[in-house]
Amino acid sequence: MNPTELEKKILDTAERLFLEKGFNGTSTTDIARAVGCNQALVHYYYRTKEKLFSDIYMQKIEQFLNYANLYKYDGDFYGFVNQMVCAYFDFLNTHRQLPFFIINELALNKDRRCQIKDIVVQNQQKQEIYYSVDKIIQDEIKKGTIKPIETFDLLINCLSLVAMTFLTLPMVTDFLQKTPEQVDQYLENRKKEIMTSILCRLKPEQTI
Amino acid sequence: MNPTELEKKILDTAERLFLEKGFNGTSTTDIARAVGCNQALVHYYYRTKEKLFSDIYMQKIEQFLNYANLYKYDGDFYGFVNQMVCAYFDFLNTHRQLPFFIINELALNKDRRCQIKDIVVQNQQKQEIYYSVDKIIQDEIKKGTIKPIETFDLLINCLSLVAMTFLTLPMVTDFLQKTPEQVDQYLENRKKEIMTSILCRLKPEQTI
DNA sequence: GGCGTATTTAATAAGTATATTAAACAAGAT
DNA sequence: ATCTTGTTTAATATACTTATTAAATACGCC
Repeated sequence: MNPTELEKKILDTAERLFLEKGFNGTSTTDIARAVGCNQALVHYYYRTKEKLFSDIYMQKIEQFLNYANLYKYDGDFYGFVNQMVCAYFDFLNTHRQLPFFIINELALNKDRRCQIKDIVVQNQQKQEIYYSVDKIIQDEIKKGTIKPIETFDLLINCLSLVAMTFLTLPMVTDFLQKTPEQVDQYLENRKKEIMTSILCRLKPEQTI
Repeated sequence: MNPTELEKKILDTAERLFLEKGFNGTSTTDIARAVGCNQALVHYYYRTKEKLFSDIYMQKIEQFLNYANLYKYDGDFYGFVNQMVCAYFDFLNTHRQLPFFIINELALNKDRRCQIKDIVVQNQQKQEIYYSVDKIIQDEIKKGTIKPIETFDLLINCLSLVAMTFLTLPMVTDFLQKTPEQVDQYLENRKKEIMTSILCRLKPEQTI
């Protein structure tokens, strides 16, 4: 095997196993076995399991956050929301284990919460995005094009509906014994329903 | 200590630790230490860690499912939905770790999914509840009192919004450094917002 | 070919986890 | 007082975990 090729393979395999089984559920021996190399090699390249996991976790958090990029706002608020939510849904659809992976570790590990806090809260760029979205929303509310809502609530609503779709997907798949095609169909339906729900929440009532 | 009192104390302590740290994150030694007894005693009463966990997990699943009891339907559909969702929210508010506990284990452990499947899917009583709710909803849709929606989608929407509130609560608390009072306030707000969202999804548009 | 460096492995230390066993202990019955 | 039964502990077997170390291997370079 090409030198340093194993280093990459260890990282990829670790990522796959950690996503599947979490930190506690995956041993460096498991990783080595899956790679087909000696267990010491995992430590040679990454020194500790914690460091290996941490590298992967941070990268996944970044990936998760960075996807929340601001799309161009051309004045069509409903198109804007639709675009953002669909993009996020499609992104998570290609990374189905991501919501669980992130929540799992944050819920189980208080240290990790502290570690992540600064990245999330004190991220200048994210704050700016939040404030621009906030401004857009509050403007639309003033204009009367959408019903009053807190920006934070809207974001949490969207996150809840989208993320929970993928958090519960293993149950939906296994319990209802869906084929891969049926799963895709189910996800398409959910995406539509989520958009409907969010838009209903925003659309002002027609005055008679 | 009163004989057999320890048996109960082990169960309670195990429940607390499993809820906090999950199956993998809790050892029988941890449990014994927290109880203040010998580690062998845990095995004396429950034989294996798996059996101990399984007993607790099943009981929690039951608790989670059983709370979905049918409230009397007196024809006021919005009151009906409001009552159901609020009851569930309040229930989870007194069992904040429950959603994570359940999802965590179902996501990590395929065996557990199989184990649970029959309880959830082939539960006669739950099926009857599902069908009565389905009937009520489809009737209301025909009457035009609510917008068309799949029963399954409505349930998943409610579950997503309510459960995700508690799945993300540790992050909200830690990241935004909320005091217990502020957390309660936040939860009250979320409950209102969730009700608003769901009712908006259901209310038919006013025709001009 | 031989040297130096990076990669990989075997061996192992040190610790922890689950589970069992046998012995100690407690308390009521005879 | 001893026997019985249930409870609790100490000791331990077995296996597995993380991490380190020293030796083996591979590879480029002189």
